[in-house]
Amino acid sequence: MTTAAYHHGDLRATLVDAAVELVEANGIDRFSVREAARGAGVSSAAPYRHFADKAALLTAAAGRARAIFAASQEQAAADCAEPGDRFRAMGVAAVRFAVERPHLFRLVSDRRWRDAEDPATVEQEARMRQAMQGAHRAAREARGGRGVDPAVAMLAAQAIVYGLARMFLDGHLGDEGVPTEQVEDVAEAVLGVLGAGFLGR
Amino acid sequence: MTTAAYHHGDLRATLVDAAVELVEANGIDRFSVREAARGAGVSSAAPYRHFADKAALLTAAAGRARAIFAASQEQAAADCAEPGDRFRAMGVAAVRFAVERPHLFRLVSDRRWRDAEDPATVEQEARMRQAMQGAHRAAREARGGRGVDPAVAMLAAQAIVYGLARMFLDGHLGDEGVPTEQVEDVAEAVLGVLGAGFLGR
DNA sequence: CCTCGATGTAAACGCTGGTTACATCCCCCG
DNA sequence: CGGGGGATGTAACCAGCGTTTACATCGAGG
Repeated sequence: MTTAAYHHGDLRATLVDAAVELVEANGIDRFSVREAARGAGVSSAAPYRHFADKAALLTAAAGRARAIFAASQEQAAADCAEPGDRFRAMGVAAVRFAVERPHLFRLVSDRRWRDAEDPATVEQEARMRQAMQGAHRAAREARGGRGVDPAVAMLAAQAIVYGLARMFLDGHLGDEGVPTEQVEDVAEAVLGVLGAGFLGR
Repeated sequence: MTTAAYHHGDLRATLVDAAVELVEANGIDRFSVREAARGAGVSSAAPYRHFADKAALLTAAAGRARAIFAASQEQAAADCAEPGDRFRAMGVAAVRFAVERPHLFRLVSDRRWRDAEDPATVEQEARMRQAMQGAHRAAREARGGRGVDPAVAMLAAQAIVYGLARMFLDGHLGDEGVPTEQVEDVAEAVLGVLGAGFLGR
């Protein structure tokens, strides 16, 4: 069970780091176990002592990536003094994360690389869900609450954030994409509409 | 230049059909030129008489898939008598398309396989954009119009539809996904919120 | 009818990548 | 200090794919 250091010094973690880096650099489809091994300074077969197969390694990498994403979300929430604006701030941060680290965002938001068995995974997901729900409720209350059904409003809010992020990623915003400087403005505007529409009336 | 029938009888079109089927069945990443050739009942090298490389074939397949998607959108609009409800109907139809034919939807919405040089492509895109804008404007007017900036509202509307579709695809809606019967209800509810929030006040 | 180009075939090349069998190394325990 | 055993290295296998080349075939048009 031990992740201890023998010859290499926690190769498992090193591999996961390398995998995250490689995915961020080249995208998931170009990711290969061999290159991760190379990145960790180790032979092509070594990873198979720590991961059953490529999918397992990618799953672990996705876990690490999700932790990074969650940290950026928490940072965004913490940076926002006004609880009523936290939800929007988190949404903007998510969109910015997607634009700045597109491959990583894809890895994070792909259920293919999710291990539902891992308790750490479910616990972290629960924490993020609670944070989002809390921020959403606060935003609602700050605006006098009571518009549509909260569950539906929550879903709609998630959809608009995720949709905006993916529209940037998938190049649906103009032929040449949107310049990075404008990303935040666009996100602010759209999520502003969200506030006006969803969080009360 | 002729796409006429020699030995086979318009192999080009047959290959495109096979490619669309294969992508729908197996996903883009598992798609191979060889298998498409097999599906068309032809040798592995034959496709290269009609397409420069794999990307060209996939691009053509994406074009065909987009035509299918556009047809389903137009159908949804046509089936909706009330112009003010057309936008929502198109959104629901898009989400349903994504859920029912996920791989095809991914192909459709991936800019990687878009040929900006092809005039048919740009023309079709223009037509779809106009249809969406028209439906959106109608919905606005039906609700007394004049809420937020129309451009931003339009973007938000697109984002929520696309986001909802991708949330289904990427498995963000419950551990086991949402049963197909409920997809339409969820979409209706969320897009209903959209109407309440975005299309006037 | 016969040629010529368009179309399709067979075979091969080079490559990538996952995976396994076996040898080797080095820490830790006795 | 000397094994034992787990961690890693080495080498190879195997499968599939994209693509190219040389050759066969078919059908239109002179």
